[in-house]
Amino acid sequence: MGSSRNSTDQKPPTPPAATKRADARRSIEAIVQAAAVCLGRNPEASLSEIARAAGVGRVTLYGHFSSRAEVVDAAMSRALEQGNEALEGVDLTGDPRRALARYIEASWHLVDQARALLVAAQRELPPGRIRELHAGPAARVETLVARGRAEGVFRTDLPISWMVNVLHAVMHSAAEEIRAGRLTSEHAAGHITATALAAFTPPGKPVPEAGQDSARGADDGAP
Amino acid sequence: MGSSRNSTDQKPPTPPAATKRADARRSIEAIVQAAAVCLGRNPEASLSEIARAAGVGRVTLYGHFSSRAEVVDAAMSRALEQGNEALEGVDLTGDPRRALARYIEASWHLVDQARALLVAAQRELPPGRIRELHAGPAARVETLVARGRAEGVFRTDLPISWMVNVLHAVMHSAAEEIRAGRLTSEHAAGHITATALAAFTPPGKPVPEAGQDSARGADDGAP
DNA sequence: TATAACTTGAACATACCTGTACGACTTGAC
DNA sequence: GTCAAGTCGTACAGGTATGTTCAAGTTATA
Repeated sequence: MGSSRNSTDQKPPTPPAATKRADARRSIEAIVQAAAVCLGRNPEASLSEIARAAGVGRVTLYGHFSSRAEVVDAAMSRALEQGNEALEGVDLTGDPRRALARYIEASWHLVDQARALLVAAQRELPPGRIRELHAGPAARVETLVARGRAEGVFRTDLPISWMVNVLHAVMHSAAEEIRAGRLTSEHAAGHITATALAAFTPPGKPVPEAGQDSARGADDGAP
Repeated sequence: MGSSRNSTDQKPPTPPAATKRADARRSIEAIVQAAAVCLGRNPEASLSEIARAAGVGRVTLYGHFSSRAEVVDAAMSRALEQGNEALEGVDLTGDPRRALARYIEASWHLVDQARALLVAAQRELPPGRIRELHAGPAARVETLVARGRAEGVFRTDLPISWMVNVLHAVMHSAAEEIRAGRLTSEHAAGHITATALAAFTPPGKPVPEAGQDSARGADDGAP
């Protein structure tokens, strides 16, 4: 708990015990982490399974979370939060195509895990809550796509929401291919980038060649 | 039953009663159809739910299908069969880009429903059975993509399996957008086609303009 | 160290889904 | 019209998941 609504820290639904014991905090952490892993693998993992994976008793879990929905919410919030944190370090300025490549490189496997969790969330959480959690990460990509359109390097004949969705779909597709053994992790980012850049290219303009990434870049290595 | 292995019609797993009564056949038909709808909406729909949607009693369902897996198999087989049937009428000759557009136009919503069913099937059916059912439809697209590559209009720097998967992912994405209310059915095929054609364009070559479909085609309308 | 917070396994109540069995009723086919 | 085939509702058994309660044991913190 307290992972999402920690703005005022004034109305905890649990008894007035403001600060939990170190022991309890450790258990909660283990539970949330185990939930992310288990639900990522199987959206309908039971609470017993999650508790066992966390190394705590089932009763302990119920001592901290009053329902399954609360566990799912905590796991989802945490995953999104961590993902957002990691993504904030990515430089999205400069050529939108390069920026998109960097974004994909940094996020494709995060997006996959978040998506697996999302399947569980969609069955347990109210739709409003899901949109609320998803709003942050989505906004950054939307902004990037919009900038690419304004600069004329991304197509404008399709809605932004569609393009963002295509990007996510392609990322998800890569994760599926990996699970099926038809793709290796090293090639994933390259394939996703090549596909997305082509899909985003305005009609009539040439598809960009597979860039050598930042092999001889100016802002990456030492002088 | 008998919806999939109707080649020799010689070894029905059910008792020697070769022909069922009209009444029974009607029930079976209703159940399979209801199963396709319910499982398409929710992969873990219960048999009670399916029976209710079919307008029959739960016991009747068990009279025709001995297990849940059998119901899923029948629904999946039927959907694939119908889809394959519809797809066989599509002309995949000529310019691969035009052929792909025709294929998308005819199949995008079928692919979505089949995919929703597939989620249910993956939890209930042995993997071999799934590949067996999926082999037919997948082959046609693969062939088309391969031909496009050989003719130089589709890219060859990505694996065929990847490209086919991207196409399916984009189709699925469209279905999701429609469910979310961000896209209307009329625009779906156009968006999918525009996205896929761009994604398949070889690097360095220009992305095809959004063709006016077969507005002034040579092989479609009357002279 | 003393106390309250925390953890634990076992047990309980509830609910749902699966699959099966029974007796009574309706309907199709001959 | 007859009779088997099909259907129906109810009820049972076995399984699993969700929450809750309880009486004990353990551990952090003051």
